[in-house]
Amino acid sequence: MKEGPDIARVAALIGDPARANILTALMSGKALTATELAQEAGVTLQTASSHLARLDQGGLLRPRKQGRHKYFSLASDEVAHVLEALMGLAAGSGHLRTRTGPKDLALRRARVCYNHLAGEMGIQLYQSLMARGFIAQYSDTLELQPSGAAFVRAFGIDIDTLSAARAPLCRDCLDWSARQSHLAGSLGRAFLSRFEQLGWARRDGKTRIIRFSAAGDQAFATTFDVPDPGSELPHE
Amino acid sequence: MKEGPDIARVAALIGDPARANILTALMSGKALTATELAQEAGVTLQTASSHLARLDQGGLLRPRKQGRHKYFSLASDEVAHVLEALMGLAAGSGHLRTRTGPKDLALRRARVCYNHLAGEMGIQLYQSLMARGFIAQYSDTLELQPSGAAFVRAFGIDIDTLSAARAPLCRDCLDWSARQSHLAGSLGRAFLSRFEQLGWARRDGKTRIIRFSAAGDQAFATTFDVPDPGSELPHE
DNA sequence: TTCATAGTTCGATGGTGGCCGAAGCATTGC
DNA sequence: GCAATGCTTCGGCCACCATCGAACTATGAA
Repeated sequence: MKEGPDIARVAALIGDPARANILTALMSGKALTATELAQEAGVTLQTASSHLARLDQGGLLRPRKQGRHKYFSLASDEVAHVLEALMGLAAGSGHLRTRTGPKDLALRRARVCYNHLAGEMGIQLYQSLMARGFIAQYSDTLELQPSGAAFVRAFGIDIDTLSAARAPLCRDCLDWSARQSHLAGSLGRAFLSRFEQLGWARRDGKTRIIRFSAAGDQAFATTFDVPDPGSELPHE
Repeated sequence: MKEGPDIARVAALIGDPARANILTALMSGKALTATELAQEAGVTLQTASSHLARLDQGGLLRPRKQGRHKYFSLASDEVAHVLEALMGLAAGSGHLRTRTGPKDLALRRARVCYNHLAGEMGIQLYQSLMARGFIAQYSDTLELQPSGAAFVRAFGIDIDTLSAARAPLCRDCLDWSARQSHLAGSLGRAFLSRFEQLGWARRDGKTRIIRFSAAGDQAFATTFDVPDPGSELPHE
């Protein structure tokens, strides 16, 4: 009679227009805030908050609190797979609404975010450290590996002083232009000040733009090279 | 805001418990009458009739009138695929409706999924064909290779009749219990009926369980051997 | 500190839809 | 013709839930 998992529960979650809009918007793979998702769904923030709580409880979303923002993304590839299959059934082509972030190109490239480097270059820094195994993610926290500590020391950052501080050494911070993770925490701050110290970059006085010199840009590119992730097998 | 594939409409159709029960019952591949489905869903005939009309209008069912009976079956493999995917999600979020029992074990071992073989044995069939190069995945579609066609013919399946049909020959279907692909499509159906024809297996009348005889199980194991499971990367 | 913004919670309202009893067709059998 | 069976439609009842205004909390900025 009643065999297998409760598909009605999950389907009912997706079955509301507002929630379906939210999930569809998240199919882009980018993390979006509650306010943005409310706009996407065409409902007020209160209503969206309720929907987001339900979707979260249903295991379809993965929320990340960041300051006073709360970013949501799909919980897994499996969720995206179900949504795509449903779109196929609905016999239409998924039309994705893309929302552009900051207009300023320089802001997208490199800017300061709570005293650490954000933007494309921040993401590159993060991904470079991650791809080389210098930092690793355990469940919910980011940890600096021994090899990473050596690298950081060699780069001229006094890691021991940082470790003594109360604030977490590593944190990942969601970028608001590209919506990908970059390095935050005291280590992130240390990297930025080291860049300034080395003369690679300087902060713009009035805006949040970080301007790299030509030499600094070059040095950054070689130091934080991101190895080609071509060997990774695309799942599905 | 209402543009694009209306996944909410489809999901809402599946999202009702009674309708979900109806669809789940039809996953067996057998066509069932309105009265039988009403029993299956645990509602009165009037209510079921309303549900069936909505499911039909939503394109999820294919009704066939026969005398004073009305038989329903799933509209397509795609519907079955969506349902299986939803089961995977629901099972993953740890919301199983049934406690694991002996019947559940048999279901995980071998069951029917819209007329093709699912469960561990279905996965084995799929992986065996895949590992030996009989079928291959191109971008989004599954294709039967020439060597595979020869194998299928030797196994006693009339491949040419199948190819003539408009429905896709091969399709992969995500298993909700093991979360791996198994073979669907008309070829998947042909394999299952061939198994029955050979006396290897027979379907349970009331459930979705497929019962293999001892000899059939043996023959299946040797015919669809999966070469060298050792070198495969431990996936998660 | 005070103000502004992001998000949550609460309460009230209204609409949608699931449900079933009863009546209405339709097909088969006598 | 009449009766029986399978299914559909109609009408009303009722529960659920999506929605939003307003109040509240939390974090960041001046």
